[in-house]
Amino acid sequence: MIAQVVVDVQSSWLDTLFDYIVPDGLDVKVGVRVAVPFGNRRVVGFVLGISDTSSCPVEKLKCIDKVIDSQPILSEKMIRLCFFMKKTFYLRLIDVISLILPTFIRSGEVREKSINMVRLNVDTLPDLARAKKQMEIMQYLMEVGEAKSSDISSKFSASALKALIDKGYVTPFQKNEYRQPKIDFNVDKKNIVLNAEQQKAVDAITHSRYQTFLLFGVTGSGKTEVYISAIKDVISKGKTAIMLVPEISLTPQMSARFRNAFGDTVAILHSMLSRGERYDEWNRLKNGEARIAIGARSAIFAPLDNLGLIVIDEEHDSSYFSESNPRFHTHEVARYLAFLHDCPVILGSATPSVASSYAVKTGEYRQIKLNSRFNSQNLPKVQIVDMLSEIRMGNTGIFSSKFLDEMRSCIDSGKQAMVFINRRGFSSFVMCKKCGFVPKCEDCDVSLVYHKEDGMLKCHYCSRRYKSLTTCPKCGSPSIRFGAVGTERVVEELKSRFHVPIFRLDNDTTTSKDAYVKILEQFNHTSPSILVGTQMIAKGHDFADVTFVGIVDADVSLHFSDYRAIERTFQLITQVSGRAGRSDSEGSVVLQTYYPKHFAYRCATNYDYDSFLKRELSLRSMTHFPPFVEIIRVLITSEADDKAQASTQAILQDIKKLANTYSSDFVYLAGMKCPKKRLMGHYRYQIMIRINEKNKDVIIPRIYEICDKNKDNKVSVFVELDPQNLS
DNA sequence: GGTCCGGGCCTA
DNA sequence: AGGCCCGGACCC
Repeated sequence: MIAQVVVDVQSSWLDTLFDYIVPDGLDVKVGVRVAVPFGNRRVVGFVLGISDTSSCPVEKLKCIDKVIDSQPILSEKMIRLCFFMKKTFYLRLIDVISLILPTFIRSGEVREKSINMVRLNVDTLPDLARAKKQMEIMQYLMEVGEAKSSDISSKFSASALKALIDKGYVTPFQKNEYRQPKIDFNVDKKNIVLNAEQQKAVDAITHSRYQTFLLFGVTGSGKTEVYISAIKDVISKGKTAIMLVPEISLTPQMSARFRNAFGDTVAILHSMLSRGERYDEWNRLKNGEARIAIGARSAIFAPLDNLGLIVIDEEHDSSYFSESNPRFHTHEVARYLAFLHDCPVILGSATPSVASSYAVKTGEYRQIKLNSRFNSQNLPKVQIVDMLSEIRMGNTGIFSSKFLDEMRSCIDSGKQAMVFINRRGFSSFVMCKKCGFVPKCEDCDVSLVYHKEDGMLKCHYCSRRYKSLTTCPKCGSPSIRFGAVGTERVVEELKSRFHVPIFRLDNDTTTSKDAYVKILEQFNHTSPSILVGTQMIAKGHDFADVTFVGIVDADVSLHFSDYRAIERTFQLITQVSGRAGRSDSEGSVVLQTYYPKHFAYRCATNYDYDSFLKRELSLRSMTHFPPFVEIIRVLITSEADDKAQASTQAILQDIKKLANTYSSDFVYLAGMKCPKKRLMGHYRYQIMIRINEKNKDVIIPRIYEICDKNKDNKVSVFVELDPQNLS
């Protein structure tokens, strides 16, 4: 018998199945780990297939040394998913497997936390009349069956227990204890009552087989109740479910809500869990104790059999696109998994991605709309301020007078304000006023961001830090100009004007384990107060006392060199504005921009998704951008500039030939330096391709072949479908 | 990625 | 002849 094995050799470019002979007596199943000789080493491998024959010459075949798992750790469906991801996203099998299996499975670092238990070893109690304590212990064990040794010791007596064990009446044994993540949050346990709309949604979903639903409902329309009811139905049918949320939304509130609804059936997979906790939650899913997995992107790989539903909440969120290392699209993975299990997928959002809404139009997805707002609050009124006219009126500060007025009346009435600026640090760059010198990162070719708080210039790409400048290193001039404002600067300017507590929420203030939740809680308990933050403040938290939301520079995301810039801006502005709508008193939003007439702002401020979609789709269709074409980016990086260039040229030439054969399908093809020419010491080149949807299933595999053919061990080649970040 | 192998070149 | 460094091939 021959086993087909993927060897676990880190970042190896050999991405093939190796055949090994299964010696008699070894119980090798598909999906188990094995130890195999590889070259002159011994490595771990994953058995992905078993067959009778091998295409490899017999004399080369070696034997499997040892079987590591008695039961498969990769199910048949997971293995199919591995091949799907390899094929679809141009990934190596070993990278996909590393993604699916948590690190602790591969490294074997974390063990179960075992506890010492005892139980009776006899059916009838012996008469130990003179040992009263010992009798008590045995009677207790008779009642409860088994107990922790430590409990017995503290309740009765440690020495009596030891005596019983010595006499053989009581047996000690070990049991695994799961570390369940603690959730310190109380939510009222109320039964969910669905309105007609929600009930209709749940019915459609629970009666469906493989199908993707786009659940479109504004904030407060009760999407979560739909998720919970649909999951309840799935669980009652004996199946399992996965629910994905953006990492940032997985707050204690959210977890508590699901724990309340489902108790121990829920496993929560969160990046903030300790290794041990994550290991235990994973195992509870694997052995069937937990049947619902909730977590961020990677929870899609939860080890669940018999899936009945996959939910992707806030489906438009960019965190569902993995941008580095193994790049993949969570939606595609979810849909393939759902296909394998013949179950539905729910994509939920108040501002669906253009791609998903378009898929509804083409009939690929089915849309369900939730129109009514639960507690029918008024949506906050949004005022757009033209910052150019502010300058014309002599206000060169970062806040308009409207902004300050609204903030003042909010603070004076004892309420809370949120201020959104999607840029961290103090200023996006610093520049010498005299000679124009702008300090850049030595590794990354990007200007450094000034962080006043710790007096540093930081590279936001590689996190390298430089000492802040007092004089220009080029001309010695002491006068320095600041670039676009970031969170630090906004906090500083607000402090001089409003004497209330101000909290800052961005990457720099949330580095520690639970700083994020802590800051939000502090803010929640302080009125009046101000919360300044990046897009971190945009998601899902309901603060009843927030009556004012200020958007300092709405245009930040509009300037990203990405065709989704407008879409992202629309989504962000809609989300951020919504934060002012949770209070009983009327909320107000001030949006500062240099493009007051931009349709993204007009549609966002009128909560008019349909108009936005219409405008954006016609724009994309005219300019040949997704969803009307497929963008493919080949990224070529190397520490050696000449090698990177040579590979880029070789690949480009081959793709040009391909483009000749499929000339009507290629809309765009060009090779160039990346906007960030060097990152972390690697020179970067890219080939940008846009092709029609029609023949993409033929062309994309050909592009993968071309990249394979031109591989060089000093050069890394990545292919990204619909790249999110073109840096 | 690790390891082995062989070629090129230096040194005595 | 022996040693040592480097680049390339190979890994069931």
